[in-house]
Amino acid sequence: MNTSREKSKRNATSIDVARLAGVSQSTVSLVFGGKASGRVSPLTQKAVLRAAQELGYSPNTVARTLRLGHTNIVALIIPDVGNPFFASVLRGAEQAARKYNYTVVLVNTGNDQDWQRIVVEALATHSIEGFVLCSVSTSDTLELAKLKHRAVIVDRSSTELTSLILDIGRGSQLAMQHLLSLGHRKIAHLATNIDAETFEIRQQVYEATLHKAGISNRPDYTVQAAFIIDEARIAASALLKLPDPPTAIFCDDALLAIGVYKAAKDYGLAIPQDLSVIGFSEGFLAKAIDPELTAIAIPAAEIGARAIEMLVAGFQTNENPQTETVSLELVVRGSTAPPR
Amino acid sequence: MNTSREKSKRNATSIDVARLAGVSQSTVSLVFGGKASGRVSPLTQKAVLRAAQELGYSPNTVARTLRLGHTNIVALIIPDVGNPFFASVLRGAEQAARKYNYTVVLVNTGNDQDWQRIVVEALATHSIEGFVLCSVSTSDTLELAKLKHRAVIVDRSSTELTSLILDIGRGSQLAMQHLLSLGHRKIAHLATNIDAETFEIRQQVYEATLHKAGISNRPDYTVQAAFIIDEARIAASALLKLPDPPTAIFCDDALLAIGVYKAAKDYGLAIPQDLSVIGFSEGFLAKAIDPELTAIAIPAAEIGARAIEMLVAGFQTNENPQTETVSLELVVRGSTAPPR
DNA sequence: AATCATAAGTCATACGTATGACTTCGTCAA
DNA sequence: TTGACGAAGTCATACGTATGACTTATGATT
Repeated sequence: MNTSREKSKRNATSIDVARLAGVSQSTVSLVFGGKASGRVSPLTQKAVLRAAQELGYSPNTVARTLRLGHTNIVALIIPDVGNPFFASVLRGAEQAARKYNYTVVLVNTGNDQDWQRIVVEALATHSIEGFVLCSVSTSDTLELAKLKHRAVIVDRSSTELTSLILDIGRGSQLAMQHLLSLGHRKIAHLATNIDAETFEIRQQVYEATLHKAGISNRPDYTVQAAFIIDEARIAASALLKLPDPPTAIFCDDALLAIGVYKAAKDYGLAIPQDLSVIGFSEGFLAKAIDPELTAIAIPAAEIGARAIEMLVAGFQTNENPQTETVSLELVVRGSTAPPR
Repeated sequence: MNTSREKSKRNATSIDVARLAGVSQSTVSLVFGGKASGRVSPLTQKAVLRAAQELGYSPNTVARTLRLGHTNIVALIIPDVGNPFFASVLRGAEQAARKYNYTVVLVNTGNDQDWQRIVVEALATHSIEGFVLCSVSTSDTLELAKLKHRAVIVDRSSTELTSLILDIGRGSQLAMQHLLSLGHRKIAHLATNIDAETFEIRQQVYEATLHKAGISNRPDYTVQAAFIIDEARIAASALLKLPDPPTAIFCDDALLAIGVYKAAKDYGLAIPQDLSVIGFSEGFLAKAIDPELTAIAIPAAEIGARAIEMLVAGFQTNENPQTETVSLELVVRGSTAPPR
C-alpha cells in the first residue's frame, strides 16, 4: 500500500506548535483566535507564529467548527447553473460570501422534481447555517419556511422568510411602456409556465398597461413556454402564424427571447424591423445574440451578493424576516424599433 | 436578545437518541454508521431508528468528520462561472460528486491575478480533500503540483498530477478538415491569448493541416483575443479588413466566435454565405446564436463529472497520477458553407 | 508591610462521533 | 461439566480546538 504519494505527513496541530514554541496549547489557540491582546505577550506571539510557520500549521477548521458550533457554510439552491442568470447569481454570492468568511455550497436541483428532499438532505448532511433559494414556487416556499434555518428567498415574497424581491412589476411596466411609446399596439406576451407568482405579476402588468393605453386584451396573444429555447421557439411560432400577428413580443426571460429570434427567422421576419422583442435578462446573453436584446436588466451578480449579505446579517442580528426590493432598469439595445 | 426565532432548539445528538431508546451512544453510532449487522439486533435497530425519528436526529457531520479525518469536500477551481462552459463543468462535477457523497465547493478565481493564493487559502481554511483545476497555465501547473493534495487538472498535461486531457489536436484537425473539404483555402485562426499550451496545439494543427493541403501559412491570418466578446470582435475586424480577407475563421472558443459574428455584421458579411465560422464550444451557446455555430463539441458537463470521478478514485486507490483523454466530435450546424 | 490590580499564562473540559477492546450471556459440541 | 464461540452491547478514548476558571508573578497603592 505504500505507493509513491506520501499521505503520511499528518498536518501539524496546535499541540505540535505549542511544543515547539515552548508554550501551552491554549496559548497557541489564543494567538490564532485573535484573542491574544492582554493574554499573550508580543514576544510569545512572535514565537508561536514562528513555530507555526515552521511546521506549516493552520488551524483545523473542522475541530474549530465542532467547538464553536457554527460552520460558516451556506447553501445556494438554484435550479440550473447552466442558465447564465443563475451562474451570475452564484458568482455574486460566492464573492460576497468570501468577504464574510463564508463558503458557498452549490445545490443544483436540476429538473429533479422532488428537489425539496435534496435541499433537506443538504442541510442535514453538511452542517449548513442557512440557505439562499432561487426560483421556487409559492407552495414550496411555505414548506421551506417550516425548516428552522435561516433563509433568504430570491424573487418571492414571504412573510416567514427574509426575501429579496425583484421589482418585476415595475420592470414589466417599463418594458410595456417602451413598446407602446415606439408605437406598438399589437403586443404579445411570451410567458414562463414555471411559477405562479412571477407569472401573474408580469401578466397582470401586461394586461393593465394595455388596458390603460386603451388596447383590449387578446387571450391568443399570451402563450407560455418553459425556459428552454426550443419550447419558446414553438410557442413563438404560434404567435407569428396568427392571422393578425403581433408586432412586438414581451418575453419573461432571455432564453424565451432567443426562441423568438429563431421563430422569427423561421418565418422570415427581421428583428427589429418586422418584429420587436424585449425581455428580462442579465447582461451576458442579451449581448451575445444578434441583434442585442433590449431588456429589463436583472443585476444577477448583485442579487447573489445581496442575498448572502442579508443572510449573514440575519445570523448576527437575530431579527425577524426582512424584505428588500431590487429595482430594475430598462436597457435599450437593438431588438426594438417602431412597427413597420 | 430573545427575539422571535427560536435558535434554542439544540439539535439532538446521538446521546439523546441513546437515552430515549434505552441503549448506549455506541449502539446509536453503530446503527447510523451502517455497522449494525452482527452487532446490533434488528429489534434494537428499530428502537434506535424510532427514537431518532422522534427527536429529528441526524448525525453531526462536523463531529463525524473530526473523528474520521476526512471531510468529503472537494474544490472546483474555475476562472469564471459566468462562462457557460465552466458553468456546465460545474454542473457535471456537482452531480457526480453527489453520487459519491462528496460536496463541491466552488472557487471562482475571476480575474484575480494572484488566484493561487486564493486556492491555497481555500485548501487550508476549509478542509478540502482535493481539487479540480480548470484553465491554468503551464507554469502554474508546476507550482500547484507541489501542494500535497490530490488534484485533477483539466485540459493540461502534467506528469505530476492526474489530468483529464481534451483531444484538442484531433478536434482542431476535424475543424480544419471540415473547412478544407468545403473548399476553403483562405482560413484564418482567431486564437486565445491566455494559455500557452492549448494555444500552441491549435496553432500547430492549424498550420500543419494547411501545410498538408498545400496552402502556405500566412502570419497575418492568425490573431489573438481574450475570452471577451468585444475583444474578439476587434481582433476579427483586423482579419476582415485585410486586403485579401479570409473566407473562413477557425475560433478557439464560442465567445470568440460570437465576436466574429459581430465583426461580420459590422462589415456587412453574411454567415455562412460570405464567411464561415467554426469554433470549440459546449452546446448551449452554440445553439443560442444565429446561425447556430458549427463546432467542435466539448462535453463540458461530462468533463466535470469525469474529473470528479478521477479525483475520488484517486482517494481510494492510492496510485500514481493518471492521464485520460476525452475525444471531441465535430457538430455541423449553420455557420459553415462553401466559399462564395 | 499588606493589599490589590493587572498581565501572562496554564488547566481542564466540552463539542459529537466512531471504533477497538472488553463484557456478558446463551448455545452447542465434546 | 467445561470450554469455546458468536451475538449483542457497552466502555473508554481520541479527533483538534476554544474558553471560563484558575494560577503566578510583578508592580502599584495605601
